Amino acid sequence: MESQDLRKVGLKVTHPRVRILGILEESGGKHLTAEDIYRELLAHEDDIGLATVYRVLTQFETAGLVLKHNFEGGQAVYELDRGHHHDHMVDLDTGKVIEFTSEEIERLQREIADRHGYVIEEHSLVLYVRPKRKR
Amino acid sequence: MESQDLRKVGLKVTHPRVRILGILEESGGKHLTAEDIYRELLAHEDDIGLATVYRVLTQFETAGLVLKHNFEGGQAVYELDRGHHHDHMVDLDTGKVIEFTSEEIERLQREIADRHGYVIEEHSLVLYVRPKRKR
DNA sequence: ATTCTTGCAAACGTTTTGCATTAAT
DNA sequence: ATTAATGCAAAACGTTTGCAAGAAT
Repeated sequence: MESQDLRKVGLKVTHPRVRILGILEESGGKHLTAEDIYRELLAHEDDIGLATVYRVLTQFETAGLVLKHNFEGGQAVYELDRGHHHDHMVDLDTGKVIEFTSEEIERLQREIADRHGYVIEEHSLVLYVRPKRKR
Repeated sequence: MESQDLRKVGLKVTHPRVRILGILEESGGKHLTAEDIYRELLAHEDDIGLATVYRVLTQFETAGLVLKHNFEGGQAVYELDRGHHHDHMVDLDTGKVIEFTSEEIERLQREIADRHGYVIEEHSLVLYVRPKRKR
């Protein structure tokens, strides 16, 4: 029951919030823009404004329910935070987003930050890739 | 002589282009926004429009003279491309940008992309950090 | 003389906000 | 009843564009 997730983070259980959370859950881990979600709502005759979609997504981000990414300059994309940290690879030809993790890279990052007298608060690693030529 | 750099990449040597290139060179590797450059121009009574700054920066990027980064959602920042690839660390308290390189991380990235059947075209690695507590 | 570049103002796409109304507790 | 959330339209933000005027070759 999504209502519990919302209560847990101190947000009132409203129709827009439940629906948006639901759409993110059903998206199968896809990365959605605010507009994607807005259109999905319209398609189901939910009368929810685009401004509300943005407001709710921002609240979800603050609450730690979703992650926001600014891939290529355009729109931000959102995904449910399922707790497993991962980085992203974007296929430049198809726009497909592939998730990956590398404990090795994470370790090196911490090491580098440490060497400069810092602690990592957050990081963003995105590889923009193209399919390797078959041979 | 910056004029040569411009000619070399097929751009007419105009006042705005020379000045903007000059500002980037004098910036000591700092990352500047289009507005930063625009204000710097105004301060020196150069009557160059903000639109021109954007146009010139885009041309410079296309020509491979500058690199453009989209750190946190806000404005894009530009820096001269001095040919040495590097990644960035952003001090969240001061906004200071520190450059670093790690051949080890680069190698791991290529390895991961390869494992998924891809070749890296480009990548973006940014660490958002805070000073380590003194003890 | 020709071609490219500029300045300005207006347009753009994404995201945020003010405010009166409505819904959740 | 109280407090917070919503819809809408308007504003904000960074950036891009159309076009007539000006500068570089």
